[in-house]
Parts: sequence; structure tokens; C-alpha cells
Amino acid sequence: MENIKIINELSEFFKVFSDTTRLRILEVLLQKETSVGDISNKIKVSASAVSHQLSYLRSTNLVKTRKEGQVIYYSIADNHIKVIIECGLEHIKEGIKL
Amino acid sequence: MENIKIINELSEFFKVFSDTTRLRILEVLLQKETSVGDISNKIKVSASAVSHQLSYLRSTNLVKTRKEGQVIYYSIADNHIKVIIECGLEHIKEGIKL
DNA sequence: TGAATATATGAACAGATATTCATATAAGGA
DNA sequence: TCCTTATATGAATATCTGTTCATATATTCA
Repeated sequence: MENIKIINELSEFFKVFSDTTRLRILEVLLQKETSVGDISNKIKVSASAVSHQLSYLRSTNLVKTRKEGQVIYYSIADNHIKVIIECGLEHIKEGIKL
Repeated sequence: MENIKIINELSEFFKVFSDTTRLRILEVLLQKETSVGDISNKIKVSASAVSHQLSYLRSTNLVKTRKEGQVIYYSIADNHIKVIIECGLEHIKEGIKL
């Protein structure tokens, strides 16, 4: 069954959005491209942890980089990100049935 | 910041879709309401594991139940599920840039 | 060249998560 | 009532995941 492959990819894709640190990073990047250090300061997470998550986001092709001297700017590489996040937000807002 | 609460809820929401067993259960339920045992057979996962995941899906209000004798039928309770999954699928299909 | 800054990376650790196993509950049929 | 079937549930376990810590790499500046 080739279906298994799709299910795996789907779960991997959603896994990206299942962590608060990654969501916060993406939230920052949706505003504008940002350096690792600036992301770290904005979301109050160590530069190392941010770097690890960014490398994860990069490996899934959701963010891209631009190097300027010793600074590396990260930005959103895939416009599905906005759609997905907004889709989730919509669910949450309606979901006051909890 | 009230924003933190939203980020938490968002990550919890996406976490649901980040597991292959849950995705497969939802896939089955999107076709039609199904009993625990039938789900277990269809996706080849123990009834106990399925039951655990169903209780998780139920706690997040994504599925609902209907009892008929000793059989319990589960079905989709939230139409966002279809939208979210299709959104993810769309991403994957375009994403042959990997 | 040497120091400082920005980022990356591997290993280790802690916490979270999914499954299994044993058991419990509930309903139907003999 | 007893047995069987369907589902639920708690504990234990094994795996996965995110962070930290130490260190490495790369770039700029003095």
C-alpha cells in the first residue's frame, strides 16, 4: 500500500506544528525574516534550542536562509504554512464547546 | 500574554494529526462511522491501542460516539478535520521539491 | 593573528508519548 | 446465572522528542 507513505508524510508534516517553540518561531518568521539571535531573544528560548529547531524546519523545507556576514536570516519558504496555521486557529476559535 | 494560550492550543490541535495511528483512524471515520473493533481490524492495530487513541480523540472533541448494544460506533465530530487533512495533503503533493 | 560574535552540532538527559498487558466493565445469548 | 464479546482503563515499558551543555565552525574587527 502506497497509502502508508502518504500517512507517514502527513504525520511528519503536522508534527512540525505540534510544538510550541516551532510555532512561535514560525509566527516570528511570518512577520519578517529574522536572524537566529533575534528569534532567540523574541521568544525567550536559547539560541542553541532555536538553532536545533530551525535546522529541523529547514530539513522539512519550511524555512530558507540567507547569509549576511556572520548573521543568518531565516524566512518562510512555503506559503502553506500560513494557511495551515490559520486553519488551526479557526478551529480553536470555534472550539469553545470544550 | 494571552498569546501563549493560543499557541498551546494550536500545538495541541496539530499534535492530534501528528501520529499515524490517529490519522489512520480518522481516515477510516471520514468514510463512515465505525466500531472500535472494525477500526482495529481495518488498520491492523490492537483494539486496546485503538481504544486509547479514540479516548484521546474524544477528549479533544474530534470524534463522537453512538452506542448500540455492546458496540460503540465512533464518528467524526468536527468538520475541520477534513479541511485540515486536505490542507496537509495538498502541501505534500506539491512538496516534491524534497 | 587573536578575540569576539553568531550559528551549528553531537551527546546526554529529562520528559512526553504510544503500545502492550492485565484487568475491569458492560451487554447479549445460552 | 454463566460465558462470550466489545470496549475501557491503569500500569509498565520502550521509544521518541526537546532542551541543555560543551564544543566546533565561520566571520568580523582590532
